[in-house]
Amino acid sequence: MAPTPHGASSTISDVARRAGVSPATVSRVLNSDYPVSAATRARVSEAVRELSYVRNAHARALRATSTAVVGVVIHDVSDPFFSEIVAGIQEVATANHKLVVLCNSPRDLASELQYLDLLRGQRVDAVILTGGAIRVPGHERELGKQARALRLEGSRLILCGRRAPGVDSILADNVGGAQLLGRYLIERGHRRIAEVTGPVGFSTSNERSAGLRNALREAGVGPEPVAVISGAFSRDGGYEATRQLLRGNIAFTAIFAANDLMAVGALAALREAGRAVPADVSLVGFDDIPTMRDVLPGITTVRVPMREMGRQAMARALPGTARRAVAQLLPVQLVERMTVAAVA
Amino acid sequence: MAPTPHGASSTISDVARRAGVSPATVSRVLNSDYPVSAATRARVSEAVRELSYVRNAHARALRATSTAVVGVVIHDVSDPFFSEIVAGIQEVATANHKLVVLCNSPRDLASELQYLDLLRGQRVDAVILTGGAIRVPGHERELGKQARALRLEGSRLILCGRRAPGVDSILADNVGGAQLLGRYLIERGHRRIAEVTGPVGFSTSNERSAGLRNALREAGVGPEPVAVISGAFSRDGGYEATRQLLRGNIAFTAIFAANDLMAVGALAALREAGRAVPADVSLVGFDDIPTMRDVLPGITTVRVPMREMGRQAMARALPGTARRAVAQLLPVQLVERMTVAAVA
DNA sequence: CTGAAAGCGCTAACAA
DNA sequence: TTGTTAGCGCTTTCAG
Repeated sequence: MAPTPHGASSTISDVARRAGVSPATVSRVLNSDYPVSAATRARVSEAVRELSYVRNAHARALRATSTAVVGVVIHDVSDPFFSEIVAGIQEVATANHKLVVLCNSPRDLASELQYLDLLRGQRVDAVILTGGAIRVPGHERELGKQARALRLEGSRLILCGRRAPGVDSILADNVGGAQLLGRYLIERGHRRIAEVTGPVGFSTSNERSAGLRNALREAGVGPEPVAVISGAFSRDGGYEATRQLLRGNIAFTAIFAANDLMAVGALAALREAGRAVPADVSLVGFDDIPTMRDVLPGITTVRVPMREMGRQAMARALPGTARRAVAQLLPVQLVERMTVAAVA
Repeated sequence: MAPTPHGASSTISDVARRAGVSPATVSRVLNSDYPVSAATRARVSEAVRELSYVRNAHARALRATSTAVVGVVIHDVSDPFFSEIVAGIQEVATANHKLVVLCNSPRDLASELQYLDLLRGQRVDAVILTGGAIRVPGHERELGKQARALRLEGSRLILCGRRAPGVDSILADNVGGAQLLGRYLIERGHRRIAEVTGPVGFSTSNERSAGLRNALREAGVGPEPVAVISGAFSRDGGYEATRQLLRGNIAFTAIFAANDLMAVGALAALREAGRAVPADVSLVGFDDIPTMRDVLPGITTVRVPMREMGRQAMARALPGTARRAVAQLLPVQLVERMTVAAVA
């Protein structure tokens, strides 16, 4: 009954002994790509079953060039933005018989680098870094260095949602999308727009802010929003930021939130404060996460193709897709719902 | 500049050569728990940095007993129920310097077993299987067997959200919670309750159905709901099931949905059909996923401590917590919101 | 078609 | 304090 005597897994030699063949032969039937007599094959398979044997992936990895696993670093598992990206990654990973190792690095450069080393130690076939990052010149250089090191090791680095010079990346058009949203508000008469932005210095925050400012500038409304409050990229972050905004006594007719989660938080804060949306205040979000179908009133936003970003990132992680580093920018799309009204 | 000559990672010998010491010495400074002169240590560290060297985790795993990684199998990354559990797992995994490998098995027994083998091959310290499963006697026996095999290998199997004889598990009180919800409806005069349940034969569906039936029976309302429609455990599954229910021309005053996602779908379907909630139809969900704070009208539900389940599951995966298999049942709690009205 | 043997990168005895 | 050596479990020449 017991597969092995004392707390150890059974090995290829155990199987060989039981089947009365050599370890090499067992390896050959396991890899099936080599002529082995049907009888031997059967006896080996039988022994494998009896011992409930599974090959030691580490021993294999030590000889093989590929481990068939890719590492994915995300900022937050329970943020739908990342869930969607991961779903896209998994989709094509599974189709290509790759295992996905997920790591959580809470928007923190140091731990991200640490995970990168860790994954490098696992000899993963590729590392995908998702989401934005604090923009620190030294960090981007470091990423470039890591990308080169991985390349030398036969692996690769892919960025999904951020860029760095010389590194492969899949991006959403954050600037363009924010600009679309800005114009949309301005066309409806909004001039006093407040911005509820994400963490300071974070690339995603920066890009979306820049898009809004572009729209403001091109319409001659002035270069800046009437107020800028930053918060965490979460429902609670948006809620808190909006409460702070409301305490500020600055007049505004619209809120531009850095993402949908924050917009949902803003909505809750506005409701609590007795400000009707969109009658009193207009509101826009960003990303179009799946739950947006079900919050009321439906929040006008910009759709980021999260799942597709994941798919494409994973596609780049596949061996066939070598070539040099390219930044691929995916288009976004305005999703008009019910949280923007025209001002008189 | 190039760390290694030709597409291979640098090894401990490369570092040793560069630092002018033996591989053993390098290993010793890397593991830091052994007396090495400061000068040597410095030279080695320098060489490590220059070569951007990282230890090969597979070579280590081949000697060591622990790999410091745990495997987690979930059904759907973008389902908040699983995201929350994973968040809990990650929380205590990170605190204990464990890496988490996430696998997606789409509610399919065979692929789950396949992942189990795969993870076993990775010599993970533990495997956590999350969510329910189709109840097939053979499968539970198979799980018991796998649990024993893992134990023999010094690893372990933990179930989170389901049970199997002889296997460690963390459970939410699905039956009790559903019974609470059933009573709540009945106390408010509901007699004609329709059930929008999950996949047929799935343990989670079964348990929640059983709880509802308990409530029905104890109140003498009859053993069965007036209608039972099953669908996928998703927003769209709930939506479709509810549309089907509405086509059925069966009178009902309340819908009991198997989880929140399905309840949200039901809400959308009811709205489309012009049925007001709760004026025309009452509705309850299950789980209290985070997004429930933000859907309107707020859906009455039962809170399942998902994150805590993840934490406890991961705690069991830690070495200290050996002992024999125990099924731990976590309490749930009614969350009263606005989707249940009294019937005349 | 099958077996023997070497070696992947690392660590842990054992020597020095 | 440091070096030498053996071996973890597997695959892959090279012989037979």
